[in-house]
Amino acid sequence: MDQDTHVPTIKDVAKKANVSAATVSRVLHNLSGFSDRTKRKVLQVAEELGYRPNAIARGLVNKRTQTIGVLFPNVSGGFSTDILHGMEEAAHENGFSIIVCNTARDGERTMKYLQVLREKQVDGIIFASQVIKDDYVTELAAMRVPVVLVNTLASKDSIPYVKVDDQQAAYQATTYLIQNGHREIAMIAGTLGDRLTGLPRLKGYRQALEDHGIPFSESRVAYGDFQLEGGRSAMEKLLSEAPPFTALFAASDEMAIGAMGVAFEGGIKIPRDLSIIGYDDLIVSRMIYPPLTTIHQPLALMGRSALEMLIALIGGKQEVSNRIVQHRLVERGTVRPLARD
Amino acid sequence: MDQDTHVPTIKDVAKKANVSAATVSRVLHNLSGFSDRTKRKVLQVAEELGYRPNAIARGLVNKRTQTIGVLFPNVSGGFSTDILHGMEEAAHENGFSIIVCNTARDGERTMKYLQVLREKQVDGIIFASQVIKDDYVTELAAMRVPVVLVNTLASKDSIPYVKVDDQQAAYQATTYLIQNGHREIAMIAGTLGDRLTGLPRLKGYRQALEDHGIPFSESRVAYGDFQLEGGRSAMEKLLSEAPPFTALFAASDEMAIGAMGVAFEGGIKIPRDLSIIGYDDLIVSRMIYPPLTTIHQPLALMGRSALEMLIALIGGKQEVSNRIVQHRLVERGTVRPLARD
DNA sequence: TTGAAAGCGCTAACAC
DNA sequence: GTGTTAGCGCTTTCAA
Repeated sequence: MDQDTHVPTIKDVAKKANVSAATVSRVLHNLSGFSDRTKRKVLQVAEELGYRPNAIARGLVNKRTQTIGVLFPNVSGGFSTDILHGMEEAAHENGFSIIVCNTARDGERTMKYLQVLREKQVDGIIFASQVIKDDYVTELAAMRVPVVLVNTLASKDSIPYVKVDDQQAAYQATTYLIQNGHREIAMIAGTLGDRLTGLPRLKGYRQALEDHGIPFSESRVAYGDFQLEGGRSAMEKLLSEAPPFTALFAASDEMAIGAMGVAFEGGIKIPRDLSIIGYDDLIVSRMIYPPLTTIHQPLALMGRSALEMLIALIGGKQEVSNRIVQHRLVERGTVRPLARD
Repeated sequence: MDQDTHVPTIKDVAKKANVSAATVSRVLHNLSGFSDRTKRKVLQVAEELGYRPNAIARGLVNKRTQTIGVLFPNVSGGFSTDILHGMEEAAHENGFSIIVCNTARDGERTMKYLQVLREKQVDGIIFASQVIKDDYVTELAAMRVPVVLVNTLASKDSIPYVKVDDQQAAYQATTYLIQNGHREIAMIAGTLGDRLTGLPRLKGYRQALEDHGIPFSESRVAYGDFQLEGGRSAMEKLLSEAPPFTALFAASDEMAIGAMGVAFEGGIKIPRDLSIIGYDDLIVSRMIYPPLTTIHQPLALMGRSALEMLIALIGGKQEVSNRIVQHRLVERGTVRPLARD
């Protein structure tokens, strides 16, 4: 019905305003070199015609798309979501758009996405909390666009990142439990193979135990995948197989929440019978009951930071420094001091 | 250092393979009209050079970007997240990319996004759970791209949508409470002004009460914004101002969870002292304790559906029919039958 | 079976 | 101040 009416281009504006396309372009970009009169005329005609520049055409000539690709291991889950939120905000402020990709922790899928992003000529890429395989690095290099990592590291530290100091944070979480009188402390760690965020947290836990003269016992550690379900099964395992424990450190809030559910179902009261500390501080963590004591990561801020680093890189900055953001322990309702014997 | 090496274009491939760019294009698209020998040659050279087609250039020619824009009122929050997940999945399967936009329920911001999406020549747009203002409709019309709605409606039903029957679902939720012996039932409704998902749920609640001979009392209704914080304040208001109630229907799981937190803090045990039923069935809802009894909406499926409808429309389909997806009540741990007097 | 040429909508020299 | 020209990388007639 109105399919016939044609979408106005810069030429249409030029013609109707009796100027050249170049002049229209100048006016629209507020460059120098046109009289006030032409400016008004052009603007008015553009308005009349309902003209909107075509970013695709523009992108073709200046090789910039103002678009960046972001890869997450799982878009659902409060974790990715909070980070995405910060990124989206920063992107919008800086005139960029974000293409989201859900890699589902799958290598092939990730490669596929990387190719799509390459073809779409994104100006830069962000990887969030994902193990960076060598394949990716190769593809990334071929793309010749800047890359920033959130909450993860590349093998040789070769890609700029923003993250917290996982090991130290885990150390602090564990120490907090110890200071509250706990000595029998279990842990639900992240994916076993994950040396980047999984391992450091485990190390921090272990180190804290050792520094306080508490023997580390492998049997008190169960492995999850950072997600709710993983937390649940890990907790079930601990409850049935591990030596008794009075406190638990979960390497993610989702796992902590999953574990809490299992505990409650088993009639274990938190924090009366068991103290739990999480890791992340998702929005939901303060909303559940009892509200979760946890290590706060400024997720939205991390997303924002990463995006800003990336934009700086895109803008020609040669190097940006990695950013270790501050975590902090937030005391809420899931840890109780143990009376000393 | 390697900034000089130039990114290979179709011409480079053509030259090196001793054919024309046209032929390369044909081979790459598997069109007819080339010998097997050229095909092999072209493919091999393309591989050698590490050639990747430029989707921007292609988009300029065929006016298709294989990209769609999705607008959410808030990207964080389990709700949008679950929908996005379904969309992302379907998009990926169909060779589309998704640009996410967080409108923050702000009209101006939404318009701004719409303009960006227009300039970026997205092939279609999805609005998720947002009131559709007339401004948007105008802009959308000017964009000449198909639009699909998830969990919302446009004023004159003029835009295809996928959603559940809110009123009926709310009716069912409320009836369930009544069937469990509750007669003093409060509600935390959605945004007051929102006639699209807010109002129908309120109506369903009200209708259920009336159909069972229970007088509706405005004082037992508080309004939230579908989010956690809104649920908290609404609950505080109900607790302090409303006549006593034994059951609560919250128009979103987030609000239900927020309300549960407030209840617990006030020493109110759920479901012993108060029964709660939510609406959405977020992933987290089954993980908290007690697990939330709620109205299940197939969020990921709805996202997927919407995306598939949109792709059909983009593909030239003239019309798609609206889709009312099935909700269902899932009984978990937050509602208890009230002993009859 | 293949190539030449035009053009998608825009920008960026380079003229005048 | 402003227009002309060329060209970004690709697809698509139209000829050959």
